[in-house]
Amino acid sequence: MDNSSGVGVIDKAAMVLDALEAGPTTLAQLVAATGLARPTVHRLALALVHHRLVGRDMQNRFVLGTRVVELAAAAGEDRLIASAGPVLLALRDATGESAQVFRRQGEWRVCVASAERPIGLRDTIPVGTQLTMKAGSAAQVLLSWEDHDRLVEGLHNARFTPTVLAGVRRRGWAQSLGERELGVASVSAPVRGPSGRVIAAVSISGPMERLTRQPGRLHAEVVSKAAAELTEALKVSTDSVA
Amino acid sequence: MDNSSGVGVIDKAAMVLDALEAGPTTLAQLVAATGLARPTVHRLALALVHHRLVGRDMQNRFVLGTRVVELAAAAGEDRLIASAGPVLLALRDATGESAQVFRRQGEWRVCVASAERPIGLRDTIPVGTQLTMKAGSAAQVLLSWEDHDRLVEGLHNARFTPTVLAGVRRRGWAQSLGERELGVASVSAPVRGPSGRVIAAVSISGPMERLTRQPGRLHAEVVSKAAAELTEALKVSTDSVA
DNA sequence: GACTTGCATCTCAGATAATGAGACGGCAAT
DNA sequence: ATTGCCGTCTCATTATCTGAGATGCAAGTC
Repeated sequence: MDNSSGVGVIDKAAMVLDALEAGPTTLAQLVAATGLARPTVHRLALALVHHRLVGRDMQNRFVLGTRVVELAAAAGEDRLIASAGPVLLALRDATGESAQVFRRQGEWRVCVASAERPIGLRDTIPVGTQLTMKAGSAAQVLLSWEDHDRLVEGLHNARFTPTVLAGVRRRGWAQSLGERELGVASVSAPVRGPSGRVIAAVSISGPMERLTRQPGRLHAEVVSKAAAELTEALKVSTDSVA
Repeated sequence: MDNSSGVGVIDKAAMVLDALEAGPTTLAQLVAATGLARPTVHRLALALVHHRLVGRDMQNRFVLGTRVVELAAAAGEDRLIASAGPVLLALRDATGESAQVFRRQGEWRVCVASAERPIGLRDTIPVGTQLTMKAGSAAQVLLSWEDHDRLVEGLHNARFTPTVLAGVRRRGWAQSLGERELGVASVSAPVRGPSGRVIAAVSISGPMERLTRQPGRLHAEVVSKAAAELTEALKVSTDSVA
C-alpha cells in the first residue's frame, strides 16, 4: 500500500504514532522502528509532545498522549450522533411520535440526538436537555444493565422498582407512564457498544392519549429494532479494532 | 500559551484535529476555525484522512478518524501498565508474595502487569497469561461489578456463587483458596477507571501454607490500598477530560 | 435553461521550513 | 578513567510546503 499522503511531515508523524502504539518507546527504538534520522524523530516527537498527542513516561520514554484519549472520546460521540440521525427519523415516521437518543452522565441522562414529530401534540426534548435518571423509560434502560452497586444506588428515590428493571432486562425494552411528566408516555430500548455494554437508549415519547396505557405493546418492537440498527451501525467501522 | 512546537506542519495538523473535536466540519468551516489557507487545510486534512486520523462522513464533512480510537485504546493500556509497575513492586515487597494486575477479555482474564516474588515458593504468572474467569479471586472481582446479565452468565459453571460475589461487593475485596490451582491462595481488589467502573483487578497469590486459609484477613487491607492507589493514579492525568 | 454563487479540489513557482550530518553533554557499564 | 550509547542541539543545504489563482461542480435564483 502506498504509504505517502503527499505531506511528508504528516507521514513521518504517523509513523511515530504507529510505533508508539506498541507501548513506551525510547528515542533509539523510535529511530529503529521508523527508519528516520535521529534528530528528525526527536524533533517530530517533541512537536507531538507539545500538542499532547505524545507524552514522556518516568523513564523519559515516549508514550501516546492524553490528547488522543480526548479526541477518541469526541470521535465516539460523533459516530453515535451521526448514526442516530437517520435511525431516529425513520423511527419518528414509523411511530408518528418524537424520537430521541439518551446517554447517561452521572445522575442525569442527556439527549444527544432527536427527531421531533413536526405537527400536533408532541413531546419536545431538544438536544442537550438533561433529564433525571430517577424516572422515565430511558432511565430504566440506562440503569437496567448497570452493575449491582450502581443499580442499587440508582434505584434510590426512583419512580420504578427492581422488579420493573428485571422486566426491562427480560423483555429488552422499557415503558413509562407519566413518570417524568404528567400525561407523557414513552418507550425505550438499549443501544450497545462494540463490547456489548449498554451505552445509550433509543426512545419515543408522546401524549398518553395517543400512546395509551401500554405504549410498549404498540411500539416496543419498532423501538427495539431501531436500537438494534444503531447498535449494528456502531459496530461496522470498528471491525478493524475488534 | 506559545502554540508553536517548532514543526509548522504538525502545529497546523493539530489545529485541524482540534477543530474536528467539536464534530463533523466542512472544509470551509475548518478554514474559518484554523485561519489557514484553504488549499493548505485541504492538503493537510487529506493527509490525515490517508492515515485514518481523520475521516469523511456521508455529507463529505471531515470527522475524527477511527485511528484515534485505536491509539486511545493503546494509550489507556499504556497508562494502566505504567502506573501498575511501582504499585505492584511495593505490594510484592509489603506482602512477600507475587503481585499481578488482571483485565477481563471476554471469558478470560489476562495478566497485564506482574511483580514476582524473587525467591522461594512462589506463584508465577507471566505477563500475557490468560486465566479463566470461572475461578480465582481476580475473576470474582472482575465479575462482581458486571451488570446483571453478565453476572448471571459469568456465574455459570463458576467455582464461586452469587453469595460470594455479594460479599466481594460488600467488603471490596475477594479471596480464593485452591480455585484456580491446588495449593494456591490469592487476594484481589478492584481498580476503577475515571468513570468509577471496574476496569482491572490487583492481586497477590502464593502458597496456601503461607497465605493461610484466610488470606484476606492477612492481606486484604494492603491489596485494597494498592488497588486504590492505582485507581487514583489513573485519575490524575484525566482531570482535564472530566 | 441560463446564470450566479459558493464550495471543494488541483496546480505549481517561489519561499520557507524541515532535514540530517556532525558536535556535544550526560550517563551507565567496564 | 575510559568507552560507548543515548538524547539533544546546531545550522548549511535542499526538498517540501505554501497559497494565489484556476478549475470543476452543485445548488440556488431568476
